[in-house]
Amino acid sequence: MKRPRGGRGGGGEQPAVRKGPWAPEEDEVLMRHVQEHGPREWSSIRSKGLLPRTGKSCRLRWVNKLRPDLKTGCKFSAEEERVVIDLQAQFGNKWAKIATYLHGRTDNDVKNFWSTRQKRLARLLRAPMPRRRPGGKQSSSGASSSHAHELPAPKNPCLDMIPFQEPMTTHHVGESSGSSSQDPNTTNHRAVAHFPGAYGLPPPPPPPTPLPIMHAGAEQGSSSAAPATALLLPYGGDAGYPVAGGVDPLVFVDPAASPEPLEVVPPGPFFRLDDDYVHAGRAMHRDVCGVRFDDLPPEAFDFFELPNLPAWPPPFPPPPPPSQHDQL
DNA sequence: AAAAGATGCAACCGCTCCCCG
DNA sequence: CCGGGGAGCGGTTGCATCTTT
Repeated sequence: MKRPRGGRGGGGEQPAVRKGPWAPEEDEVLMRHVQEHGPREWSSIRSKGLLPRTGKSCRLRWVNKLRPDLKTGCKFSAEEERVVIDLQAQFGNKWAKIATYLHGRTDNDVKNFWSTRQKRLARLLRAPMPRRRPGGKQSSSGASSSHAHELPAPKNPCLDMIPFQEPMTTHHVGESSGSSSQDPNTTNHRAVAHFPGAYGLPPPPPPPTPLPIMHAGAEQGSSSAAPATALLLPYGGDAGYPVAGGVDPLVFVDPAASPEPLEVVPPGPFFRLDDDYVHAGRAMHRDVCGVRFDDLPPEAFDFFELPNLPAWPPPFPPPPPPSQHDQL
């Protein structure tokens, strides 16, 4: 796989401590230690001379790579993405806390996912018209601010009608999609208003005070971002639509043309990664108008992010207790 | 086919928290 | 109550791989 890195590993002033990529033999030693002592006493690994690694490094390796219940090599599913987005809005950058809600994901995974998403967002906010080349992945040049205005006319009306047409608003299913003055209470709590269903919980009480409407750009502090429109309708929950497996598919509506849903993407299994679904979904949305969560312009998600709500306790239940694996 | 740019991810660092003596 | 050590967390870095031109 990856070669050992020269720049950072190899140690320096403390040659006794090894840094950088882990060798399979080191993993074996670490695994053995965990089997015997459990996932603790990390510092004793070095003090006993088992490995020339710091306790922190050992713990990190175990948590991020060696834990038996990890989903390794799998991208975040659409539902996992939503969980992260919802919980980030609620908890902030408490990655470890968020990760406890996602089985098989580590705080590092969540952190990396979010960081990637933020970078994408930052790029897209500088580039007013995200474009997707037919048959290709999201064009990296499409995100280039220096070329954004030179891009050709949209070829896919479904995708290109979504952003940057009107001032940003969000709508719920069950709300009037033609109304431009929506209730911020419900608008800003789309995520939590729907998500708890995945846990079988009643929706949280409404927040005590009206909340401001979220605008793209606020997150990045970018005042130069072009006005954007993306009406994301959670397709389920409030309106009584079926929400299979705790997932409400996304529906995109052209606010100017029709309140009718343009496309409904079937949800994936909750917390179950299915590469076939992922790839099929990707292939689909390039040829048709289907849109998968992963491929949405990130600013679309940001409409749903919550402002600080000090007086409103988190509606999420505490995560399930650590599994046997975690205790070992 | 090659170069350039974008993306994903593993791992380190510094700080904070918590427990124990 | 206080200090020290270990553990945990969030931020950041840098390389490998992938995608686009």
